Amino acid sequence: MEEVRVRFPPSPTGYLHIGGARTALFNWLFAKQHNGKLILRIEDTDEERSTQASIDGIIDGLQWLGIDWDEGPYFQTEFAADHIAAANRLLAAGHAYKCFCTKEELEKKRETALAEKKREVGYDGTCRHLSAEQISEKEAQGLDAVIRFKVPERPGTMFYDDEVLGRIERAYSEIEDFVIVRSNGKPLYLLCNVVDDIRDRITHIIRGQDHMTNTTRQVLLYEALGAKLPVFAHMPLTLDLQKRKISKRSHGEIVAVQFYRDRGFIPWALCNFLCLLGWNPGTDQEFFSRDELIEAFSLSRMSRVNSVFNFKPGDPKFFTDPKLIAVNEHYLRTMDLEQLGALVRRELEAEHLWEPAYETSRRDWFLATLGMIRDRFHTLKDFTAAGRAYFSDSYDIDPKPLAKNVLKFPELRDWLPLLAERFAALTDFSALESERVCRELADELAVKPGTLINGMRTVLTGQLAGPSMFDVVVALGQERVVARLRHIDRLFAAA
RNA sequence: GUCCCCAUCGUCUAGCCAGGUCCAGGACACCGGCCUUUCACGCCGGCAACACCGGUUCAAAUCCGGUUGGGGACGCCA
Repeated sequence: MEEVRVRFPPSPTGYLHIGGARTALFNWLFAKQHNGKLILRIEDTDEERSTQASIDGIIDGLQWLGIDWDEGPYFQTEFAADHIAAANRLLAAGHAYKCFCTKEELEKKRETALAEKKREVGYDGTCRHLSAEQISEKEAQGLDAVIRFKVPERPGTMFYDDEVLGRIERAYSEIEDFVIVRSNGKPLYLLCNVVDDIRDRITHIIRGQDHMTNTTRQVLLYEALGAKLPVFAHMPLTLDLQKRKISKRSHGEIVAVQFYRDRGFIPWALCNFLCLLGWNPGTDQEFFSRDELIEAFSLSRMSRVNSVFNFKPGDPKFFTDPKLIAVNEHYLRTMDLEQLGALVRRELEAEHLWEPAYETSRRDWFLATLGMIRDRFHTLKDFTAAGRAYFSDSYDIDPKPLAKNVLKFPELRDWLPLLAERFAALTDFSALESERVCRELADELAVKPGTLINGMRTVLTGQLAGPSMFDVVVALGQERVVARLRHIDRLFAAA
């Protein structure tokens, strides 16, 4: 059986965005499932807009997501000779012709058509029937020419069978003669893309529905070049809440893959979320391991309906799609602790809070602590923010619980140091013992244990809420707990 | 405007191709409850949709037609 070969061909004119990442993901899944190959091809023929920063961003983004490729990255500009050769072949075979109409002339025609008939028009075919004589005459005048593809003059419609949409038909008469080579001799996307796909022996082209009109034209190109047609699969698009196509340009960082890395998302959580946008397994399963997803994936279960990426700029709760946050939370609290540990390590390192002992003598403590605090977290960033007090003595006290749990009870200024001494005296610093001592003291002072406990939590962790207090106390360790409870004057002094 | 694609809860979607088991199922979000010295997690429950009109049929979310609505494309961009 023929080897499955798919490709991801981004144009390096901006960072990798989630729509592109989803396209890459689907191609990757398809390749993996069929033991095929994924080819990464950078389509950099737009010299004015292509940048090295974009190339790096795209590659970084794919690597972070865990989407690996088998060949490439190839750069389209390196194959310029192939593209030109193909154009010349089409010209020689009568499948294309030189067109001397200038941009200005065409622009003018478009404007007039729009004004008079209130409609857009395609190319009118002015140069399509130029005689050899006329052509050499114009060339002798030194006129610039583009090369246009000569759409076959046939009645009826052309068609291709789309793996997700079914048969797509379009009347030949609706397809205008499109440009394949610029007047400066540089071939255009429509041609380059096909030539590269033929050379790379691409068997399946999985891309967005926004390419559908390109596909109809490219199918004609395959035919003219005498190449076998690959299978096409057009995926639904991802839109914003206003139903506009999402783009880096109009939506900013929120659609950039980079944003999710910087905000502490787990790469696979993003993949898992993205694959559910426009595809579903036909069961209620929503969380997939890498291997499960590779096995479950299929083009036939791809949706034909565009999906909305649900976020509301300015709303902290909806800073990105809440479902994406939920998926991330799911992985955060269910994933293997060692794997989580590796991700958290990077966060700690970035904040200079990482200690090598977390990998050796304190490894068990480290993983157990992560297991204890992760239930309340949303992203990896929380480990160094809300969870900072577990890894550092330098942490902020949230003003809200400070007022509510500490400052509201001035007596705590004496009580907590008192508790510190009781803790210091313990030889068995366990959850059970520390709780006993704490309740004992509350009893003696005739206050509710909650007053002591909540004050303690705020002082020890800086947070309003957290895991069971006496588990926290054990995780923090006797020394830290005692020290933090002893020195609370500064909290009251500041207030 | 022309061509192409699409139409189920606020969002992601199942069901549609092979009509009845669907007064439409799951998830997120939201609301309520349980649990809890806190807050989460977890568990239980609730709110909430077949765009509209017509046709076919004993029977339509499902098939057909139309309307409306949405999206995409219409570059010497990719």
